Amino acid sequence: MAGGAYPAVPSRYDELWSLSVRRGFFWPAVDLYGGLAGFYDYGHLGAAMKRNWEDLWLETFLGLDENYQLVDPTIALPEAALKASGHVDHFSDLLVRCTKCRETWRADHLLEDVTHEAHEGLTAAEADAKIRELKVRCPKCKGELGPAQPFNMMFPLAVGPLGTDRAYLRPETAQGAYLNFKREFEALRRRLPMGLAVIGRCFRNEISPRQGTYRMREFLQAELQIFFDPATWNDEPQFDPPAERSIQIAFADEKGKGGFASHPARALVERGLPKFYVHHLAVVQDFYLRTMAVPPERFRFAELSEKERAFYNKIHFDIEVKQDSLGGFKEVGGVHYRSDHDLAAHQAGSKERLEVSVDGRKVLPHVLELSFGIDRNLWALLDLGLSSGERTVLRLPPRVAPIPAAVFPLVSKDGLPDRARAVVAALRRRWRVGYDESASIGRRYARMDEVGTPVCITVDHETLNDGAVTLRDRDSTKQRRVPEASLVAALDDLLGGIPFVATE
RNA sequence: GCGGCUGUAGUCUAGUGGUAGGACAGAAGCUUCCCAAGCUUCUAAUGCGGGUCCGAUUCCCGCCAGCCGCACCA
Repeated sequence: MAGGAYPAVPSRYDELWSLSVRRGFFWPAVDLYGGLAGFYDYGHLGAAMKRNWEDLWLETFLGLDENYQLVDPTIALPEAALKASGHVDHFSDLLVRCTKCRETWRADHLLEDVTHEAHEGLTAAEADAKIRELKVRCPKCKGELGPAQPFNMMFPLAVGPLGTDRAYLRPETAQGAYLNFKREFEALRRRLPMGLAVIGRCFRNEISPRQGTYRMREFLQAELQIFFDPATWNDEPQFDPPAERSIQIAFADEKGKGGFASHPARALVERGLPKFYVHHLAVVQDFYLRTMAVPPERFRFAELSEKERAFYNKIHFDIEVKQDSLGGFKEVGGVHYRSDHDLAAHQAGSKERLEVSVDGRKVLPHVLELSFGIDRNLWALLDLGLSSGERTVLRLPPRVAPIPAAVFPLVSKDGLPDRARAVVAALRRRWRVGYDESASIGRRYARMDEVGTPVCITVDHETLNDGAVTLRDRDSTKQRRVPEASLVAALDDLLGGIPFVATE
């Protein structure tokens, strides 16, 4: 993991990797064989943390409406569906390589530089013809350019014995929700708004995967696609944004400065953002500031300029968290108003009618997409939580911590281990609690601090007499005495967000 | 994908053309009545494949992986 000759990498990045590998959060996949760039495996702590994050996410976003549901669509998608969605054409670039200096260029960019016109959607042969016609040469060395080769960011699949059915691994989970819209609209008894959430793996053949779990070739998304009637949704009182709530935003022209400003929800609506959109910005902001306990100065929405965002996204703000290991605010998700682009595309592509009837009107629902990169969110939480100094402590939100609690006998004799094991057995019915009797009590606390366990429970000699145990708080190291009978309630409180109270 | 740099136990590292030393972590034991204490013992490494050489972890080539810069990021 050493950073070579350039010390520009924040050492926090190396620290985070080291901790992650050492303790079992994640590491390069298949590293037994040298690894495969852009692919990572989650170890036991990472997998547990991921599940916890997903649980909280589902609780939060499915909790918004009883008509929001989790679905689990396939990862392999046939070419026809991805053709309709635009991925086959737009997710693909024609590359040309200089025969002299081997530099690769995007064919459409080279042509655009010469003609100042857009050249999207050319075939390889057309691009070659244009390049010859305009006598385009390598911008770097003036060498002759080789033939244009299509490069698609999607991983192709050869389906069937002859591999004749063209398909791809999905580049985003969203398509699965759109493809299931019609079925679910019937199954959920034809009500709008309807939300379809998907949590799952996606694949993009990134040219240069880097920065840990920030740019991966296989990654996890959690997305909620909200289908709604554009004619009425802004009138629904339930989607009024909380008027006095402030939303932390960096608009497109100011995000480069690295900061943001707080805007009252009302001001954003006056500025022209739809009410339902502002409402969901507030929901997402709460998820980060409250549920994930992100410090306010490290959270913002960053607006994408018209040039940066996809043409079908009418409004697009990235969700960003400021991470020292990655050098500043980095995208962990997005809030996209995609209009009717997706359903219209699949309606055209499949020839199936996707319009629905609302009060006698034909409506092609619009989509608001709340999209989250799970790996990026987990990395961000590790980045924010990690403090290394005298003590290495991972200050994860209690409910995200992979090991919610651990039980120790103060010493490993005098019957304390047996008693401690009994406490563990009782708690394991509810939580995956740890147990450790090796080395000194201080070392055991330190081990748990390092993986973010919010509370440790110690059984000592007094316990044998009075049935009380010591709770020890990760962040303050302070302690409190609790009767064994109240342990479950005490843990419920702590994991539910009620602050630790120490006795003296 | 291009260029530069790098690759030694789980982690962080030292070092050498004659098969590697430490720290931390880990295991076992002793000790230990609340914060990485101490003592003893132990486990454990030169990314992969070629080449040069009597001999390669060291030198050379290729691959893989990582870091930085560029490009890319519908």
